[in-house]
Amino acid sequence: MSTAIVWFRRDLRLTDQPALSYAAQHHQHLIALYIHRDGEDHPIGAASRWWLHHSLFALNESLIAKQSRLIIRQGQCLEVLEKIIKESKAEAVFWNRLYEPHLIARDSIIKETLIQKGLIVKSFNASLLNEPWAITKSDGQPYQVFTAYMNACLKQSPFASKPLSAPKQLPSSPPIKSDSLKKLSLLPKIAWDKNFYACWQPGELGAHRTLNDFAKTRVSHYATARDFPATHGTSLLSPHLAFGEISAHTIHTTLSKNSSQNGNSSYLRQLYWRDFANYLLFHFPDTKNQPLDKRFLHFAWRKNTKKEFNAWSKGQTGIPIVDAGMRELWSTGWMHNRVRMITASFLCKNLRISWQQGAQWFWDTLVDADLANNTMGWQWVAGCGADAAPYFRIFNPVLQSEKFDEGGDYLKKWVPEIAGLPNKYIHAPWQTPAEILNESGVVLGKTYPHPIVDLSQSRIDALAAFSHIKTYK
DNA sequence: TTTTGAGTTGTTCGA
DNA sequence: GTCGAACAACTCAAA
Repeated sequence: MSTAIVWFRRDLRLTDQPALSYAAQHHQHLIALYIHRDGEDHPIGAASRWWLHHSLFALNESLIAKQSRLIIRQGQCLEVLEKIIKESKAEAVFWNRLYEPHLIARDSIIKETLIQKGLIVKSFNASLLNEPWAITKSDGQPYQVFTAYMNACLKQSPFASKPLSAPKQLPSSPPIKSDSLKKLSLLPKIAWDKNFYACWQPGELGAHRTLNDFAKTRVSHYATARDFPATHGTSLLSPHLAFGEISAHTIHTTLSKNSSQNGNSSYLRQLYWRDFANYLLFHFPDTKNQPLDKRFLHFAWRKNTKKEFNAWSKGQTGIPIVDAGMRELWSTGWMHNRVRMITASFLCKNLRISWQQGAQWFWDTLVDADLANNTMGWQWVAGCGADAAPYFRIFNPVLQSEKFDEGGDYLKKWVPEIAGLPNKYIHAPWQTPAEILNESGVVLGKTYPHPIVDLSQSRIDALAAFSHIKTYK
């Protein structure tokens, strides 16, 4: 009676889970394993730990419903696998692939070691529409421009088959020990997560509910509604995707069924952006820490910026749209995409604080933190990324706020201390006439901060700093 | 092989 | 208020 281990990582689901389906088809016993490893390269952030706790709980419930269960262990991955193989006499290990360079390196060693010991080891693609090595230019080099990359993807026939259904039954689980979920200490000691519960339903069920709701009610308006942070216009699928509670393939298939809806192509384009982020990190592994455009190694990021960074991260910059976004992030573990660009641009360009510091903060506070997406997004904003954003493209937060939150609804929700200001002034309180400030109960410097930086002067300074690095090769 | 032009989630300025 | 131009740089596909 053969036993297989399915090593769950960022694929915490039963539907369209190729490693699990393969094991269920070919083996009589199944060990559904999750290995928690603190102190690993790029450990997940605090908000992601919250999500992980609940997602693992949900996964275990789903497994129990199919007469299986989740085995949780802690430690170095290869050691844990070898220990469990010994305990259970397992003959095979299956998993779905991850694409971060350091994880590819780790998994390759594990695969090689286990095969040498006579194990059957198989890995699968469960995450991307196209794996990074499948798409290259005619000269064999990787793409560095998104549109060209996506066009190349669209020329390939994307999927040979439909997404896999969840196995109807799962093979029984051998009697081996599991650590308790609680023992992983993933939940915060102080209750900064109290708002998270109302916002999110981690787990596969929540992922499918979110997708169905999006497909039914929101995707048709997605192309335009997605830009307005006060409206519920985005998919909200990002954390579910980050933990693999639903596959991109499933989302793609569900949305493509109603191809008449004009928001589809716009959303599917975002799925390709996600693929592209993984693609870039795979082909340019040092971009995790270093700018893709090496001229930016010489960029004059400002020094001694601790105070300003703190103001940014806590939503106390005095620029309402920036503060609203940073507070939404802190409160819910998520920030609207449009506002991510605005807050990031403000940090990199107006404050001239390095994108790496911003990326680190997002990494720690986002429930959807994903190394590839986070890296690409921040490099894009900083202007050093693959998409070669012109360096003079500097977001004006006031203009963006007026354009995308015209009624100030998003600002009033997250920055209530200025909610009394008329719409005309709410985007830039410092430009408000004194008597109107008075009437609105706003005292700059007391009830709401003065702007920590002059927007137009800092724009000029940023342009000068960018202009300086042009000469480097 | 070389050249041309599209693309690129923006802002400012001046007519 | 609205509109086009200017602000540069680089990748990549098509001619």
